[in-house]
Amino acid sequence: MVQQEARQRRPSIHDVASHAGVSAATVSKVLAGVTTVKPENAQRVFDAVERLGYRVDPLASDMRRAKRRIIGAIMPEFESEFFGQMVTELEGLAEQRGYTLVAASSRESEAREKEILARMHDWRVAGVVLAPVRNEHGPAAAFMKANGMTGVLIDRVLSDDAFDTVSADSAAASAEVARMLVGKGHKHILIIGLAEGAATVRARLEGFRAQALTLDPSIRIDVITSEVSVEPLRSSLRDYFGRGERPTAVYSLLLKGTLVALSEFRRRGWHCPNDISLVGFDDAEWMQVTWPAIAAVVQPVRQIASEAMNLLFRRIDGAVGPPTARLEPCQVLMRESVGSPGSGPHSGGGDRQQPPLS
Amino acid sequence: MVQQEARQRRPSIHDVASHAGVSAATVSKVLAGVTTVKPENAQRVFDAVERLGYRVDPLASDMRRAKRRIIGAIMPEFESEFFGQMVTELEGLAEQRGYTLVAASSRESEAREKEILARMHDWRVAGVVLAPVRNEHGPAAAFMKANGMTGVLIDRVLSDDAFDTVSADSAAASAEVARMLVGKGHKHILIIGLAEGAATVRARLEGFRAQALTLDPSIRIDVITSEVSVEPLRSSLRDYFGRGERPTAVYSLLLKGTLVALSEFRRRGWHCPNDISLVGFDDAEWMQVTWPAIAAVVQPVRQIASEAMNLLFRRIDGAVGPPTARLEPCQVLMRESVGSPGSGPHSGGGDRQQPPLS
DNA sequence: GCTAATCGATAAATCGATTTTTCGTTCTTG
DNA sequence: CAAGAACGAAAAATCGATTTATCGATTAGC
Repeated sequence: MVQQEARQRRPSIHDVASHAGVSAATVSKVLAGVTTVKPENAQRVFDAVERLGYRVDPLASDMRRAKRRIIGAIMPEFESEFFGQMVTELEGLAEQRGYTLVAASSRESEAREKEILARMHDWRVAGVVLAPVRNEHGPAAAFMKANGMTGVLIDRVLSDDAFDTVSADSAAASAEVARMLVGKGHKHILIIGLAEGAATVRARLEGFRAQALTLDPSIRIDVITSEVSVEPLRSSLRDYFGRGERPTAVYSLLLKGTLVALSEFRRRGWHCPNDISLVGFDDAEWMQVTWPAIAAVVQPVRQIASEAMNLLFRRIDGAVGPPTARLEPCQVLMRESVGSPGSGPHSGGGDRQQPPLS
Repeated sequence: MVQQEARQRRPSIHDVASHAGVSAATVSKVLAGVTTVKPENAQRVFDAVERLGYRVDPLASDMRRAKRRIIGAIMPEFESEFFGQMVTELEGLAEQRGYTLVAASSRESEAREKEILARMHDWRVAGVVLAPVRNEHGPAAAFMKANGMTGVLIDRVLSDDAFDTVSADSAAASAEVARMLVGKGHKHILIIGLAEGAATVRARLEGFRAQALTLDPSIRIDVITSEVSVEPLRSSLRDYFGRGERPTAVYSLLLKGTLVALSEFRRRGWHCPNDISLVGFDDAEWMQVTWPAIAAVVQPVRQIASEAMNLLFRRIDGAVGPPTARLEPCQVLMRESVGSPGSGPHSGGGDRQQPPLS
């Protein structure tokens, strides 16, 4: 490609047309791969494109079509590995198909979620991948429905009557966690989570409970959830331990819960797995390098992203039929943070503000 | 806003015009806030907008202006907290000004970085926030220069002759780390890093070295860097320890290096800070809940994002003058992973594949 | 009272592509 | 050899806004 001298204005399709001695319509057809153009003219168009360094303006190109080659992605946050990877994957998949991905963070707010969606509707995006803040019944999905937008719901979602959904099979993963913990001999387990994703959280909870009670009906399962943010969860957990409750294992249904649990263990000077075992939903890179390594449920990010995009483009291409609800299998990584109860001394006792360093 | 019945086609400015009994030009002027419109007509326009639920199509609106209200953001990755927060901040700041942010991940590849940039140029973005994979001298910045694009370079960058730059003051932060480590009595310190960000890494290195040698000229500073990816770093580190080298502290110049160091410590059964101290550049949420908590340099993400956007919009609005090079101050969080050398037994010894669990 | 300046609004051009319509050739075919 | 089909390409309409040029109706000024 030869550097164009005038860097002020980029060459338009008309510049190419006049250089090639044909009309703009012909240029458009050649670039679109239409075969009813004389080979000689096609060659002259290619030459002119090369000489001018011409590239199609996607904005102008999208003007005339109803469905623009833009995909919107709305995630609750970008700061976690899970959603970070998700956006990376989605972006790559959109690009492969010649689409541009516009990603936005709802910052865990349903109000913002709806605003972003309205803005994406303004852009007349071809489709939306929405990871809702709460669940599939929020105002964002309703907005999409009311405006006839096409989209796919992922992550904190189980199934919907209007949109395809793709999420991790958290129930199955939780059942596997239950098998492992019960197998290790745990008889008093605490589950912590946020009620945000209603159906999803319930799936994880029930998946665990059903399996655990099947294996050992005498098992005791306590549950601490918080409706809104993570801070109430922290204080509830503190109260719970403060009351003298001593489960031998904790299963956190979300990453931030795992962090809260770890920090509460720290506060009390408890070590995993001697004093208490810990498993968290959602893996992170650091979990395998800390001491102890933290056991975690790994969500199949790539599969979720790829399946979501497949379904989305099928709908964009006009596929009809009832919405599907996909569940992608997770992997459970058992690491050192899980042991058998009673294998080490339970350091019970009071609240040490400053944990010992050795 | 009243729900429109026909959800097929959204109302255009002409629909509003005919409903209000005026021309499309008048509608455009009213919505742009031009005052030379009879109040009565303006009111009728507002009424029609309300009744039809009309919203401006940003694509069509941008067609006629040279600078479109789109900002491009290119990050090396989305998976880390740092870049995740960065994108969130940039998105919010762009939105505040009525711009749409299109973010893309270069996935640590300079080739991809340039491709993305070319695509953003196709979109005729008003400006670009580029966090280069290597440094300010890469092909991406050259492309921006050659095509007269306006942009700001951030993060792995010190200063440039064409673009404003904003980054963390890593030299000052590294000097502070040096003060703290030397203050604790460390006399043999290992620094690990990637040479990717040439100037930035050198700044961190020299910032540390200069300060450390000033405080204690007899101090020994070893440096292990890898040119390309993180895996060679891991093996170099393994070799280094395998040769019997026993620094009392490690300073990692990047997050992934901190993870590599931790995993090597694990492999050898060394604990922080008894066996070795550790400080890392770049903080992460988990670092304060693990045991021990990991000392880290916190980068001022919000300040970098906000300053970058300020500079960018100043240029978009036509500001001229030589490019500026901003350095935003970091915060150093000393945590339990740093202690004094010799305060605990150095567990020296060989390579234990399986670290002891208690 | 007639021309000139002012005001408000409309018609038309524009942005850069795509798509439909029209048109001029060449090739068939009766 | 003339009428019609087939082909290739140009002209024109379109997408939905913004901006410039134009125009008619008041108002001002002399």
